[in-house]
Amino acid sequence: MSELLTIGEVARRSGVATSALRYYDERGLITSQRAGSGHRRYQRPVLRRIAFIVFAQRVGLTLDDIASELEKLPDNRVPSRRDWSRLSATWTARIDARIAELELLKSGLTRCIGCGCLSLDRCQLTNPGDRAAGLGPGPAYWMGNL
Amino acid sequence: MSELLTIGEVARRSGVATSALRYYDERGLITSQRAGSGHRRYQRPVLRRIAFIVFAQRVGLTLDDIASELEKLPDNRVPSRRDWSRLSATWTARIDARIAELELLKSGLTRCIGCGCLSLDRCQLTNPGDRAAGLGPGPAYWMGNL
DNA sequence: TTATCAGTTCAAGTGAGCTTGAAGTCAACG
DNA sequence: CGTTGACTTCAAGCTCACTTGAACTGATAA
Repeated sequence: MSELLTIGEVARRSGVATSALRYYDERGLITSQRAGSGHRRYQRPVLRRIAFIVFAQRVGLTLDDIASELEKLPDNRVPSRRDWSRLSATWTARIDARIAELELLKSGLTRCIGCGCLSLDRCQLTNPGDRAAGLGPGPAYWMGNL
Repeated sequence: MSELLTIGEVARRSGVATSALRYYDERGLITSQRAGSGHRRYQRPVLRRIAFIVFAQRVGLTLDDIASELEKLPDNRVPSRRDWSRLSATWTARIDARIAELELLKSGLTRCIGCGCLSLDRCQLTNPGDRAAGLGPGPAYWMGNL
């Protein structure tokens, strides 16, 4: 068994489809070498990288966000346990922030919608979140604009 | 000032674009009457409904999910405070579930990625979530398939 | 030798949740 | 009377994160 993994092996081990892996490759989220045949060959640490990508997506980040996170890893060597630990540390903070937002949402749900006491345009619940930050498509920011 | 709101008024009060409101209307998430001119006219309680839609989206639900939630409201009369309370109650449970998932993710991040002790294919962190449930596109379920 | 399999590229398609543009209607203002 | 502004419909476009399909290569197995 070789040191390098084929895309199929990586797909089986990570549960991520080969098409998605090629897409990540193309977007620069993961890197590969090429075998003589032109086939991609991956180093084993790519698995940890993919794990990180999947986790981060479940937390709600876009691939662009994830890419800039991954850039914090050293690129001159295989990331060490320490490198990952550092990254993960800032991550627990992000997750906590998202949890806090959900808590706020929960209380807002109760106060503003559930109880009936407030009309929408008087609601003062602030929006500390991603949705308002990324002002793109989608129902825009909430509250505080009237 | 009339009892009924124009789409522009609703947009200003809710912070949701008129195009989005028409889209919600088309999808049946909100209902409107028509003025003689053919213009949409909304009853004031639509604001609360829109509030609910935006909240639910921030919690992470699709418009389809939200539509079926909204169907639980009585359609023969304007929803009362009690009706909204009932809906909100099941919602705090949903939010708590999502929070629990994030907590799990956090611990998984630390255990599986941060600490370096595990290789991906041996990780036993289960996936109790939406991502695995909706087996559609996207990085599929994680763990437990090897 | 032929078939199968795992891989390759590139272009196009998908679904969610809208936005944008074109062309038109209607009421009010000056 | 013209024009502004708010609205209408319908069709097409957009972003994200992929997936799918077509056409191809190269290595191995029968």
